[in-house]
Amino acid sequence: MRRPTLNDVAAAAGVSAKSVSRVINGADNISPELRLRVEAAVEKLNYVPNTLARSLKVGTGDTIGVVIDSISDPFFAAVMSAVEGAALDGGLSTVFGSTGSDPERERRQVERMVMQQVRALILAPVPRSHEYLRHYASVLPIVMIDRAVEVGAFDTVRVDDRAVARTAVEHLVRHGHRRIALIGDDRSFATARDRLAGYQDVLAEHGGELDPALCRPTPDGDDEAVRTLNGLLAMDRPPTAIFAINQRAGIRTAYALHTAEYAELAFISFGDFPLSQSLRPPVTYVDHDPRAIGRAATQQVLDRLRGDPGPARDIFVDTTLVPRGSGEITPGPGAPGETREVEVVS
Amino acid sequence: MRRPTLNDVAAAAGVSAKSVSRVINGADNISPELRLRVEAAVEKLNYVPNTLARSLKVGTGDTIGVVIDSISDPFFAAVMSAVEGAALDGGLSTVFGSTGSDPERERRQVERMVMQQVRALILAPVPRSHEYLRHYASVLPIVMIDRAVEVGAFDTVRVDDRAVARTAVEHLVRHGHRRIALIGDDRSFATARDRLAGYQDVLAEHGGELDPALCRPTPDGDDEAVRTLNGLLAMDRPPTAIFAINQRAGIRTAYALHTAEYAELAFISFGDFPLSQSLRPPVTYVDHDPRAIGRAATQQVLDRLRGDPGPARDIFVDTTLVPRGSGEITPGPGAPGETREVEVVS
DNA sequence: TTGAAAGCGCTAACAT
DNA sequence: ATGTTAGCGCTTTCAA
Repeated sequence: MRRPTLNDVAAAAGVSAKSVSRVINGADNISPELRLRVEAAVEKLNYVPNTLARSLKVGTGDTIGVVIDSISDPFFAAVMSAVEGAALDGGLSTVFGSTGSDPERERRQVERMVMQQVRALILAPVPRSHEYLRHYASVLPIVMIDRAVEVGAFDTVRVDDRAVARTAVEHLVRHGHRRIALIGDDRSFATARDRLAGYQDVLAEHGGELDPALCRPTPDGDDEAVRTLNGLLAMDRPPTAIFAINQRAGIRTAYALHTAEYAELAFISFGDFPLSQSLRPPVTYVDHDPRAIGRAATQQVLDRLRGDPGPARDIFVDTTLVPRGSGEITPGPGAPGETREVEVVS
Repeated sequence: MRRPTLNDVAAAAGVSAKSVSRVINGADNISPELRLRVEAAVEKLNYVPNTLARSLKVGTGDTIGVVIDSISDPFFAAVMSAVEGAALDGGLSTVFGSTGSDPERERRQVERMVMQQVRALILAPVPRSHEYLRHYASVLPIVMIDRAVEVGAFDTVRVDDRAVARTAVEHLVRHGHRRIALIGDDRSFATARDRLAGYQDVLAEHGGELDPALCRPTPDGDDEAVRTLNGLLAMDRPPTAIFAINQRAGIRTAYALHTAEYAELAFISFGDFPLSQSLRPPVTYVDHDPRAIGRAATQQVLDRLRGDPGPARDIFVDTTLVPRGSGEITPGPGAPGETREVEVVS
């Protein structure tokens, strides 16, 4: 029941421990005869090397840690998947921990990983002060993803939220919209603030309407999404288009639009989601590309581990707007609020 | 740049290493005066304990490993999320590795985790022989999830696939269907075979039609899903209902049904998916409940770690059928294959 | 209540 | 080409 150790193997093969170590690590200067004896003993005892002991001796582990909101969020799941793949190529394994957006839990997860001697940390920071990370930053590379906190202090991989929001809103303006609702407003997230800023930029430049009542937070569930939509439509002058600035807001807004059969509102989502293409009309989106973020973050980690010094980098990954129908609806002649046949766009 | 060790703290505080160890692990017999001195030194040096060294000495780590197909599969993401939460409650952290359904990669991931001294393993086995796991099973608990291989040799947590498929197909039969297509056929997965068997059971019992041409594999993408659907509808006597026996098949079939505007076919999916509720009609499903599987598997792991001996357990988690519209469509008077207006179900 | 010594499984440095 | 010695950071005896 006790796992055999390298010494057990050495004893069984009648050689020194170091020789076994050499065989296992594929050193070159080994007589074939000895190698065979050792391999036989390994086989016989079912020996499995102990990475912990190895890391302790060598002074460095072979894992990188990733701390995210939740692994069941498709965005972060895709990030993780990309990190795992890229890290594996670099010979590293991946551990993750989720924060549930709780700053205290984030701290505990980070500390746990440092205790586990991760070589580096990729972190989607919960928005609030990250003073405590400074300590750790002196001892291992830390790369922030998705949300920007203390850019300049930490490497950061993200989209240019303001620019992407501009792209989306300009698209709507170009299709004739001037009253555009924004769903997902949350001033406590820098990401959300930047997107809001991009939205306001465009409206200011093109004579759109900067009505604060058009900006709503992310609905807390499907029912609340419907209430939010109804609230917008009950306004004196309802919006003719909706811009959802995060994936959750996008999914719920899509639900509300279809439940209420108000799909004639133009709609763009920041972040694609499953089946967005099967809705009628299919949803126009600007996407994050979580895999690109994961890959870029891992690449940055590997660079740092290879000794790249240099100041903190602020890395932007590309995004694109994918027109699929919902974002190309023009303000109809019928006042918003009237129910009409849902248009089928192939 | 080098991380401070327990000895550094001891030197800084002018006490023995063991005293520092005691403070850190919250031993009870410590003079407050000493405790304060140590805590001050810890603070000053930014000391973080080294879990690796601790594990090496204690002889046992504090992580459990989970090996799954892919973390970007929503099903496994939800499993992981549940495992992580449940493990954290038990004081354990979680590492994962993905196989991409490659048996060789599964082996490597498992071996890597054993090398990392995980306390236990949760594994969604790639279907093929798992002889090699026997070695490991003698040294750490292994719990299989979702797919059953060598039940009786390993603890297994899964749904009763055959029973669940029966439930779904009986639901369709009760609504008048006798020609029911099955999408997701794959004889190399025991899970898929069992679901197929449940489907055949019901058809045999209720005079349904056992036409092999009605059983199709999981489409490889959206386009192929459309081709599959067209193939079914082009049959002499097309089916009046579709049963998709896995989530991927469900998503793609939903896409095909909506793209082709053949939503008048009854449709039940084994496994819910995002936005299934926003489609018209909303999708009836029988669900897996990945979180229940994750929780049950972790519970079983914790039991084994607490020393529960006993023979391998075969644990079934519940499922339910959720009628939402698509599964309650009756065989229409219009022959399938004719295009009609898509019915809007609120 | 505190400390000293020994050793977990492994490998780097130095022999031979 | 192979073995010996020492020690990674920690905790477990066993003493004081």
